Amino acid sequence: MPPPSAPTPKATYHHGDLRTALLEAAVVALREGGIAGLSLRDCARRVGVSHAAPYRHFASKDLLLAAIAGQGFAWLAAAGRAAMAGQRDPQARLDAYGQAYVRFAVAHPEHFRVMFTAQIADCTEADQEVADAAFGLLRDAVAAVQAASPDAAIPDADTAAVAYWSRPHGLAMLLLDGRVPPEAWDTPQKLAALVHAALG
Amino acid sequence: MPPPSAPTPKATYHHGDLRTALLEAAVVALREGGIAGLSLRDCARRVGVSHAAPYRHFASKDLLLAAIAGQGFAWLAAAGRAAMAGQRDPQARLDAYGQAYVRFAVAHPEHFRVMFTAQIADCTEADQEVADAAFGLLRDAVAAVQAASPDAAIPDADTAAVAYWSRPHGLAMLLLDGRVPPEAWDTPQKLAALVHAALG
DNA sequence: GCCGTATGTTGCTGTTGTCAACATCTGGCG
DNA sequence: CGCCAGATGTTGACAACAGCAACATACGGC
Repeated sequence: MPPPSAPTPKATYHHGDLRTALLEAAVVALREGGIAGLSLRDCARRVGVSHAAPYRHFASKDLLLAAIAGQGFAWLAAAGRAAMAGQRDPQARLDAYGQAYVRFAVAHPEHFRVMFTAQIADCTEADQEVADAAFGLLRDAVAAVQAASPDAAIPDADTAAVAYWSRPHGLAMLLLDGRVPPEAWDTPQKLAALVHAALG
Repeated sequence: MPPPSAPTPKATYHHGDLRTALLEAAVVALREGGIAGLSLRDCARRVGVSHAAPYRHFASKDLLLAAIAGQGFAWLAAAGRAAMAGQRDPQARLDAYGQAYVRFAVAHPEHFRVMFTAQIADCTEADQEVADAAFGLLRDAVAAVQAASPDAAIPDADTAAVAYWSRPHGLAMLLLDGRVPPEAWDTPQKLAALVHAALG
């Protein structure tokens, strides 16, 4: 019988849901040591499992990161949809997406950083799809605004979408990289004002 | 004396300018394998030097990256200053900075990625200073615009600076991460139009 | 009750970051 | 000119890591 004093008593040989547990452990590890400090063996140790067990669920370290990225994109799209659901005006919907975008980044910094650091080539097709879905959501919102107010200043819908996306994305990156003093966004109000200013 | 980057087949025991050579080799390695693929030993091998030689110039791998980041911030500030020098109108100066910002990121993707990925805590004070200088340049340009047109909509100068900074920064990140199809920015004209749209 | 398969373990190889001890060169000082 | 101190480069070592292979165990269908 295994030593009964372990934090996870290791009652069973099989873990039960190792994949999920590894993803959660990886996020904690990312929070503590950043992407460079992440190691599969450390994740395995945190979960109380041998150093090669993760390979039954992730073919490589990069694919673990890709899975985290995919999860993040799914959450981001869900957050964006939820935020837009409360708005009717196209412009208001777009701004709601931008606010949700930055709020997501601040709430899940590890996910966000992995989402935009992992090399896309290494991603699964499924992960690629959820990422594209999150962007498609924004492109549609931008297109709706363009349709509502025919400025004709920006003809290309994709260009307009990228241009708008740049704003919350850049702000989120600057916040996460510590380029903005924390006291400038330590309350939801301050953060919302900052996002509002960035969205323009 | 041959220039340091000449193919010296290890004529001398000492390299001559190993520090510079290592920085250059690291940038090439970053281009080929990304930050995750960078290794000090590989840099040493590229330069034709033993695996521990880099430690005479960089106390750790992170400090090598910090040095690259510092170099990048210095270049970025120089590019921004040069771009603004040709403009008199405050708004035009600010837009010139934004254009230069994205052009720098596209021209030096490895530097740019390191600049905004390396943990700031690991940076030398000198590197930190050049980074702050690049941001200060932008804050001054934003303040000049605010002073010229008293909209009073955005009272805080720092908030306005961060808000404006978000735009070129986000666009640069999206371009470098491959989130925008390359054919959308494969000519200077297309790129300038994209930046113009993002700056708003 | 039995067996195929999914899951977890142990052990190995090659690479890396980092340190310590040693070797070599360069510049200044007599 | 000769010599020594410090700067620079080398060799060897250690621990941690990614990833692979062979083996062990448990679950689920028959």
